[in-house]
Amino acid sequence: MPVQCRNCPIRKRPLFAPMSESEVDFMEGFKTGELEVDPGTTLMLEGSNSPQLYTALEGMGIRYKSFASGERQVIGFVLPGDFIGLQAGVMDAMQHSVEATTKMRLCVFDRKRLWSLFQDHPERAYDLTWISAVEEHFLGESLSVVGQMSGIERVARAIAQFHDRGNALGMVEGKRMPLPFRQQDLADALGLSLVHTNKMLRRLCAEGIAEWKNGWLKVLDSARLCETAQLPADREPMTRPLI
Amino acid sequence: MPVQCRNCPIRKRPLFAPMSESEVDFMEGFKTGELEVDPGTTLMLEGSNSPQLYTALEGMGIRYKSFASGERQVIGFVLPGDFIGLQAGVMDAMQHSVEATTKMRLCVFDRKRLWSLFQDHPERAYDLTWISAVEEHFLGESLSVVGQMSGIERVARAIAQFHDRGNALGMVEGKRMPLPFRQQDLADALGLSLVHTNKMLRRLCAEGIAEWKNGWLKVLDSARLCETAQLPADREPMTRPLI
DNA sequence: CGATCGCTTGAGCTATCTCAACCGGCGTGG
DNA sequence: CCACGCCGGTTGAGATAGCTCAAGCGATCG
Repeated sequence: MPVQCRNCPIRKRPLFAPMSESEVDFMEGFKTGELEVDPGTTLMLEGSNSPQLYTALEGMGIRYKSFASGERQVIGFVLPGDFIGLQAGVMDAMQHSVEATTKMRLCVFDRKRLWSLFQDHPERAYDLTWISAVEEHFLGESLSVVGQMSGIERVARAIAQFHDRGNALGMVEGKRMPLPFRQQDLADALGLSLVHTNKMLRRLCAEGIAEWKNGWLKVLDSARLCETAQLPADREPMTRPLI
Repeated sequence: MPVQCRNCPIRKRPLFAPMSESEVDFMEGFKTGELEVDPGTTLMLEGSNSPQLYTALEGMGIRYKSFASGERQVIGFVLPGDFIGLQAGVMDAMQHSVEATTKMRLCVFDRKRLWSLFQDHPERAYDLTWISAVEEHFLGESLSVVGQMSGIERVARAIAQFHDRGNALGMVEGKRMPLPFRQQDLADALGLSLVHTNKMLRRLCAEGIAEWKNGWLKVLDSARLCETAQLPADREPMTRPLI
């Protein structure tokens, strides 16, 4: 049941968990439709604006920024439940691109309704701010990882986080979860070269900590993974608001 | 004069610029007081909550995350006009610490009033979300810099950005602006060692691009600085909403 | 069957790190 | 008023994590 903050109707529950009934109901009111896209589709383009905002219902994707040099920085991975396009909604333009890695099913909102949401549903507006603050938090985490940790630590951390999110989403069965990205995507997220990322992955595999192949991730030794990732084994899952 | 988005009352003007009259007036309504702190004061502590939120009026500070290993990642620099504590206000706890580098004057808000703001001032609530989205944008930028750029590029980029913000705040006089941080702070922000950061700074100085000493930054060759920082020389300043 | 894609592995190179020493300025205490 | 310690900055030297280049492999697809 929801926890209430004294003055703020913050309802908390596990982050990235599948949506509840009431959540779905609410969304139905704002959604303008559903969309299914093929792998490789660009959902949002850096620098452009989008008349639509999305919530991922199924499938996975990537958020990234492109450089003039042709490099790219992956700034996050999109999993079911994630909101896409808040920046487009509230700022002039997206600051990063979003691309579908797998086939995705999306809940579509109309950007124009965002303002009415702020006017008529302050709790939901609050939630949006919450989402944005959470994004900010995760970006801060990523920055810290990329700025301070060694290659093996970065890779282990990423694996551990994927596993956490997979767990929260009920995607893990028998220690296995789908992870349909390329090593290049992970490398671009961690600020490492593809070659080095590969070597670190092989190392985790050789040490019996985790395997990732054919789009499936299997965590074999959670304790040593946490250790390598510099994460406490008893960390509690993040929470996110209903939206 | 304010630009209006069709459905959203977004008012735009240079980011980081000093506050306008109306802005100050509005803030007066919500502020519960002012605070002046000495250098070294911790304004927000990672993991804790704060009953107060701030807007920096004068002085500068640092946002950072600490590691178990004793390392830290500086995730941003606080300059006048910056909002401090949105995460504390909207999430359970701050995700990073904030420390005053110089003496600072702060505008103090009561966290409890945040919710009434969402209820009664949807435009301001919108602005808060805007601020959060902008933070997110800058963090994404930082992540890209730390993840993809070389040492000299990172340092040049940081200098260029300080200079941009200084310009917007009217702090630059005769190409000089105050920059009261230590090289260690910059190093921790860029994910470089102190020694290497120093060497890159010396290089920029030796090449007549920029000097930074005794707390003052002087940009001598803006064009070459932009080039080194991989920034377009004609970039336009960010905008931020009134709050 | 050839081409492409993602993954894997080896070898050599270098940007960056660590260690260590030194310097000047400043505040403090004798 | 001097001596000392501390802090921030500077510089050199050697070590290494991670990069680039390059080649090869299996799977998939047309």
